[in-house]
Amino acid sequence: MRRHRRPVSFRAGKLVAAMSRVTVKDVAEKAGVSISTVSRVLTGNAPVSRELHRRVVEAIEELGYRPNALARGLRIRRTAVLGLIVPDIANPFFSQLARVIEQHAHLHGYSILLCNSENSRERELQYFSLLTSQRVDGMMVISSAATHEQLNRFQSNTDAVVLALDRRIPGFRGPWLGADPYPGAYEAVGHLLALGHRRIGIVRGLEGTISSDERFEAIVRAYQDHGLSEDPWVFGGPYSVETGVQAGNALAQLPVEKRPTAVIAASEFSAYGLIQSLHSHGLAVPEDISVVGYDNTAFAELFRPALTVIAQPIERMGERAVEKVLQMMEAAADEPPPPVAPLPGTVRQRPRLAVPVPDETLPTTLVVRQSTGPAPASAALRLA
Amino acid sequence: MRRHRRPVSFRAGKLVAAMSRVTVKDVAEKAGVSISTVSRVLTGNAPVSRELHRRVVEAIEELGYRPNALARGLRIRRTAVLGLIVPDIANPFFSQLARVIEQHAHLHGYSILLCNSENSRERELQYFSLLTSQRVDGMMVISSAATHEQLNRFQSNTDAVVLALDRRIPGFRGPWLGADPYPGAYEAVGHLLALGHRRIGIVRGLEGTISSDERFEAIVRAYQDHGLSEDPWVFGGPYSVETGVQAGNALAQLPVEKRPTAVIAASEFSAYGLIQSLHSHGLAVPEDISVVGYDNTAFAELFRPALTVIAQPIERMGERAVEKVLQMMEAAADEPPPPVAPLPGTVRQRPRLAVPVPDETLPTTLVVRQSTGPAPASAALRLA
DNA sequence: AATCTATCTGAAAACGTTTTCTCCGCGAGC
DNA sequence: GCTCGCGGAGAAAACGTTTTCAGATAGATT
Repeated sequence: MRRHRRPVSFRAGKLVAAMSRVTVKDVAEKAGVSISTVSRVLTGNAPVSRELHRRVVEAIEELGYRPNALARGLRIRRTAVLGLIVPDIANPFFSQLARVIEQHAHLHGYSILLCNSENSRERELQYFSLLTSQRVDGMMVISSAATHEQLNRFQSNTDAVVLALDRRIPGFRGPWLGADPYPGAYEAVGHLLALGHRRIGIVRGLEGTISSDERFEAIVRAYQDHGLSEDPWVFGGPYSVETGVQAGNALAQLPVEKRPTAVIAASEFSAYGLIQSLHSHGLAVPEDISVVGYDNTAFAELFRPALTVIAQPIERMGERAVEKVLQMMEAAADEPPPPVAPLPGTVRQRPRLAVPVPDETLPTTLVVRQSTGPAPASAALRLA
Repeated sequence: MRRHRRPVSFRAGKLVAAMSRVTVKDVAEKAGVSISTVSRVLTGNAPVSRELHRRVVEAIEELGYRPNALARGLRIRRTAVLGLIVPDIANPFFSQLARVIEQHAHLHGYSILLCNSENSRERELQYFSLLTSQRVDGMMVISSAATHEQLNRFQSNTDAVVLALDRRIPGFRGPWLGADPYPGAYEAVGHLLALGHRRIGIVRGLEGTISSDERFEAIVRAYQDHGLSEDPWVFGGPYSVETGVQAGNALAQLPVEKRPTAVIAASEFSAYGLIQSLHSHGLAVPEDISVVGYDNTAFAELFRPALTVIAQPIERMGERAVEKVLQMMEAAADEPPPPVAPLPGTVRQRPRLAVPVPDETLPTTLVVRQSTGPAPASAALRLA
């Protein structure tokens, strides 16, 4: 249905103080029209005469009327709210991602319901349920620990579209959007080779978690694709400062001729810990050992030495995330209505969309800063 | 009204896949009861016989029913949602604050609608309007730029309680919760004095913004209360890395006998910039110059040298914020209903609460790390 | 045996919107 | 002189809950 007139907007200055809980009925009374007319002015999807339109707008402003989003949502079955489930909003990667997601959602007229799962599977599922109850139009979930069985089961209970973000959830019935660690890793290895490094170590994340394994494998593959044959020195642990510290300690123990002259850390925090630890062992970065980190949050360039990183495309990722969710919503809206009455007792495994939305991968890149430099002279000599 | 039985909870594992958009009616049908009975099981505020209760719970689980929060909110006039307006969620101070706010809100059964005002007054007011439409039960606003007139006008349009957080809004008709910079500042000056420093400079924030002025005045007062008479060296600018860098440059120009041996920065970022800049001028921290920062986010201890800071009580602040909002909501609920029909055309300046909620101040503290140390020997000598 | 409670249940109203349906008036086309 | 279509307005039905109100059943008390 075409819009006949611009719906009335609620700009800042024009509203005037008034009693609370004003309803469309009050507005109608004040304007001397029916509530239908007020609604038409509000939504703009039916013609209203010039004069009545004016009276309604006036009444709205004088009463400080704010439409009740609950009632509207109930009626039109859409809320213009998106749910975002993140493992830890205090983590700069997620908080920066949340920022751009919020920004783009706002741009499209959507609000964000923020859920911090605190890395708990229990809470993640709880939030999934909550968002379903709140009837959000879409969800973006950066999954902590939920299994795909659980998520799939929950997903079939909701009408919202759901996008797995950043962390892949194998088996999950729904699209995924994230970054491919390989391009950045390939660049990183190339960069280090060009600087004369030949022994390049890796500080990886926990074994067994998907995204951690993926990053590690990408680095190893980059390693091989550059023709390095030797098995790299590897240290593993959670993505934390502590892991980096331990890696540094282990590194310092190694005889200098076996010690990597460069290390790629799969986490920003491990990189910080690593550098600190190396420092405390009298090893300078990048003079003695070069370090490549991950993620490229604002702190990477604040840190001394400023951290060379395999950068995730945070901006692009947030932008694409909301675009993708919106696109999924459109597709879902065009879809034929659900296949009428399912047989009683039948567990309906209806896929959210008839035509499945494809996964989407954004490339990582290398951002060179000061934590990487030429391989130390001794190594360079041996090279020559 | 007493609760007769525990309302049915929606635990993770027990829900089973089913078609979407299940309503209380479907549940009632499946269980062979009326919708009233289902509702009673849901809310738990009326007795339901053992047998019917069982059947209803069973039906709920089999259908994967999730109550519609919109309909419920519409009916009971509460949403269990709190709005949070922050200037920039990517700023670690705000993201850490948001984290603990979300955590405590969740603890009390509330969700958080996140609004990132991007430091824009326009958007802040827009969000205020939005949250009103969404009928959130309460708002916490860390105000960027809105004036109290605007906020007051908007506030009288909402039924939600609203708390000004962190940044004071003079003239705003509503309580404020924030930190008092003085205790931390007093400790900081004392700490520096004990280390032998006598010339202590200040990198302050922009002149004219409330919280910036407050911090500055607190530091100056601490200065005086410790008996320092000389006017401190002062550099001003926005709370940014760049300001710190410029301050460092200015500092480096000073003749050494006039140069402060310690600097207190009113912002974490200024402190980082300052240290970087001093470094680039060949001045070591803390050997040549000690630096005290602000805020105590996670980065402060990651940074090298780890930053001594005047710490804001982030945890406590977030916790108190939601407790206070909840308490305000209770008070508002007990309040006599609004004084009936206001005269037509009357602008009702109704205060949100009959008995105003008092402002609340939490103390800052000093956290000593490595960026502060004994005053350099030359200064110490002159002292002796 | 009749009444009185206490406990439980269901029908229906309400919450504040949007939208369908009906109706009205009016100018255009036959 | 009708009908047709169309711009415009209002009444009323829906959306999915909670809650009030009125009954029903059963056990206890007279």
